[in-house]
Amino acid sequence: MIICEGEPATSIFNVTQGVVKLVRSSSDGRTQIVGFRVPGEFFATPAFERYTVTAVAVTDVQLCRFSRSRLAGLLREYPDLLARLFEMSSAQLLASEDQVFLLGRRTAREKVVTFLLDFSSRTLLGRPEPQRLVHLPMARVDIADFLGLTIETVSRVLSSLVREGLITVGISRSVRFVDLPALMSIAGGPEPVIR
Amino acid sequence: MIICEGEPATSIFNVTQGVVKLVRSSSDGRTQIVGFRVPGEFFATPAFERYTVTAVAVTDVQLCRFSRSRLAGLLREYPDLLARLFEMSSAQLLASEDQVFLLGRRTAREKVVTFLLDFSSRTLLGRPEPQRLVHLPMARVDIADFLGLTIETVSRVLSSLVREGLITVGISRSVRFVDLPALMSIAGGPEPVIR
DNA sequence: GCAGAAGTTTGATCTGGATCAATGCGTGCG
DNA sequence: CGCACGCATTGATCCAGATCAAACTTCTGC
Repeated sequence: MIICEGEPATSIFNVTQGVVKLVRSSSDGRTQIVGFRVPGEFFATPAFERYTVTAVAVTDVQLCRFSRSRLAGLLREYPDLLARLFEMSSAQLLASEDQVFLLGRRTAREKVVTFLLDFSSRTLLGRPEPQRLVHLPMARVDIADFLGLTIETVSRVLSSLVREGLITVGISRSVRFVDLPALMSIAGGPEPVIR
Repeated sequence: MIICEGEPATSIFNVTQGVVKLVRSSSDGRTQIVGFRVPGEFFATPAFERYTVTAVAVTDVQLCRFSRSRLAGLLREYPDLLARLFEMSSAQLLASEDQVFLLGRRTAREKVVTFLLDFSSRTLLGRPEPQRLVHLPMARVDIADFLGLTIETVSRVLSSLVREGLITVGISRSVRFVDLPALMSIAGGPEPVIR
């Protein structure tokens, strides 16, 4: 655990290696992952006095930590930095709104496929063309907690995708996209009805 | 309709009167409301080239519109304005993450009660103490689209809350909170189990 | 290499909320 | 006034995904 929801916010973090999950949980134990952060992304926005999420390392991670006082100094020194922060935070808002749509209006199958494609494109920034092999560093329970599903449902969806020949799953949580167009069509939602 | 998702983003808006809903929809007609904006709140973040949501007036509205070029000028003139924008956008990210938790991990009843309490406290900024009467300007279908439910489920939950004496619903979409502690306990989630 | 634990898959059954189908009920309009 | 149209409620039934319950597989430490 890197930071904990509700604690006084003293730092902001940039991920340089590994993957971090951002978690909300309620007192009765239900947990929801509100986002993953991969290298190049930051978390723990400096806009609030206290952390609004709990951050937990999914893999071994390397983080770049700025104390808020140091950040304040940097912001005075480099005014453009704030614009950059604003931009990144807006991108996070956009991603969060995508997740709202995903959670509110899509089926389990659509959720899982969308997650696979999104995560693969996010972690392979160096390589431009759609990658066919993605490594999922997180456990099924994390995927389930991100998608608002149970681990059983995630597992069943993945099995059915394998059965239908759309993906193959290898050892150590790797997934290969076999029929990328079909997957993208699932992620994009059912074909629009003519109207 | 005020702005439309995908169109070139030329302005940002501040609500001064009325309520605006921010909508995402897919080609097959499923729609999800990602937020409501009440007086004092802004929408259409200037961080992207194109609008990322569709904004629709829920009631008659009065808006303050800034063209992006004018905003750029203002930002040069008043550097603190960017900090203010960043702060508001961070607050919207926080709200969006709350909605993610709500959609992913809460029951229909919890969703509806949370919505009622949240909306009432947002629209009554002038009055500090918890208000007992809230006016919901939006139709059932908007509440359903915000909470990831159907109108029937929203209606049934409201009816059951009335039957149990927790609220009363008046004419023209007004709701009175009869048993506020009970409602807050539902919104806060089931009592934590001892562990 | 083996034992145990942790994580994953698969199966059977249940259920919360969706869907389908009327029925009510204000509100504006001819 | 009445009637029609858009919303809202209520009822009956269905089903996607949850829950409960085993296996099974993969890692880990010794």
